[in-house]
Order: sequence, then C-alpha cells, then structure tokens
Amino acid sequence: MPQPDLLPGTLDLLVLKTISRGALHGYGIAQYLLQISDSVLQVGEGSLYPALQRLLVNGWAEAEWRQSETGRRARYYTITAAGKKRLAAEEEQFEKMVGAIHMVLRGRTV
Amino acid sequence: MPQPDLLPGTLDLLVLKTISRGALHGYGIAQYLLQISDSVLQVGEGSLYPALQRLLVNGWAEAEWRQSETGRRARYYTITAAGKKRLAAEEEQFEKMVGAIHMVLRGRTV
DNA sequence: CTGCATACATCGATACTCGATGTATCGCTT
DNA sequence: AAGCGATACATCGAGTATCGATGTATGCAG
Repeated sequence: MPQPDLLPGTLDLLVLKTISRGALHGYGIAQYLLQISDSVLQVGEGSLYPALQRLLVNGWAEAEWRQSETGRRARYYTITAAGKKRLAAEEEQFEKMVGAIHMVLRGRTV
Repeated sequence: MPQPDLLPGTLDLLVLKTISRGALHGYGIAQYLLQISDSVLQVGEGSLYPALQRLLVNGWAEAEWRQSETGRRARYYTITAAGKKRLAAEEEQFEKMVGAIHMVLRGRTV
C-alpha cells in the first residue's frame, strides 16, 4: 500500500466540481482529473462509478444517455441545483480541514 | 453524516507530526490537535487508539508507561527514526494530493 | 480482422472512521 | 466521605469508501 490514488472522502467533491464545468461522462471525468492534476489523481473505475451512483441517488447529479464525441454511447452527468449547494459545502469543509492540518504540520507551539 | 471529524487517511500523519514534537500520551495528542486546530480536528478515541496501535506495529512509534503531569498512569508515545521517514513521506504525499485537488477546484481549462 | 482506446458496470477484499461501551484514578466540591 | 467531572486507557461493531479484478461491448486504425 505505497500511496493512495486520492485522498479518501474527496472523490464526490472532485466529481461534482468537474461536472459543474459542463456535462461529462464517467470516462471523461477520469481523463479530466488525470490531465488537470498531472496524473496525481488516478481515480479507478471501481471508485468512480459507485461515486456517480451516489451523486444520482442523492439528487446532486442527473444522467442522460447520449452519443460521445467519439461516437460511442455514453452517460452524461449534469450537476443539479442541490449538487451545487453540496459542492459549495464540501469545498468549504475541505478547505477548513486542510487549513487545520496545515496548522499541525507547521507545528506552532500552542 | 453532516461533516467528518477529519479527512480520512490523514490521522497517522497528524499523530506522527504531533509526537515528533516530543513524547506525548494519547489523551494529550487529542487535546493538542483540538487546540492547535481551533476545534476543527476532533479525533475520537475510537479512531485514535487504533491509529496508535498501527504506529507501534509498523515501528513508527514506541510506547512507554509513565506518570502524566496530572499524576495518572499514561502511555507516552515517541517517534522512531522509521517514523520520521514515514512522516516526511506522508507529508509530501499529502501536499501533492492537496495541490492536485486545488488544481481541480480552481478549475483551469485544460 | 485484430488490437487498442473508449465506455459502461459490479464484486469482494481491505481499510478506516465513528459512536458506544467499559474500566479506573485523580482532585475538587459539597 | 460521597459524588462528579476530567483524565486516561482500550475494544467492538457498524457504516462507509477505496481499490483491484473482472466482465461486456463498440468504434477506429492498421
């Protein structure tokens, strides 16, 4: 178990943010995350598809079958209004956590 | 499930960093994290003690029974050389992840 | 017509956090 | 001296998430 492919608990955040830029299919989401992160965020399909299901179930995203740019059938995900609210909340929570962790790492004496 | 008490996967990092400042017992570690993070990092005992066990098993920390400042028996944890190496690695990995996630959140077009 | 990239999805194993529960002692207040 | 809150340890089961393996299918290039 050398290194995780991503920080646990942040996948929903990443996916929501990605589809907030425009409708996208699962494979495309994975590609986007890889590219923009310089191959740091390697989200496997076994993590991604369950995550997308979660978003649908919670009403944070909607799905629609369409034709992809390369001609294959693909499921495009769109963020909903509830999803945008959730995204904002998760983003804030994430920054709060990172800030707190940095306090520890910087190691000020209390 | 409103908000998690910490980012999953970062607890070992936090504990290692804390005891790298000097030997400390479990209860004290939780207190320290609370204080320095302004009550953001609320690590429960059910998370902390298993984490400490992990550190011992992996040889990243050593434990010794002593008397606490308040007079009770307490188990003081000290970071080992291997633990310091591990800490550095986890710290680097964490920053890499956070940097990558920020790329997504800032949402540059690729 | 073969292989690779695209595109979907599920499953079991593994790991981690979280809340509840339990024990015990110290020191302060009543 | 009895009671209570804070200190201090630890374990257990439930819930949740990630990961790797596996399976299906199609479009396109060579």
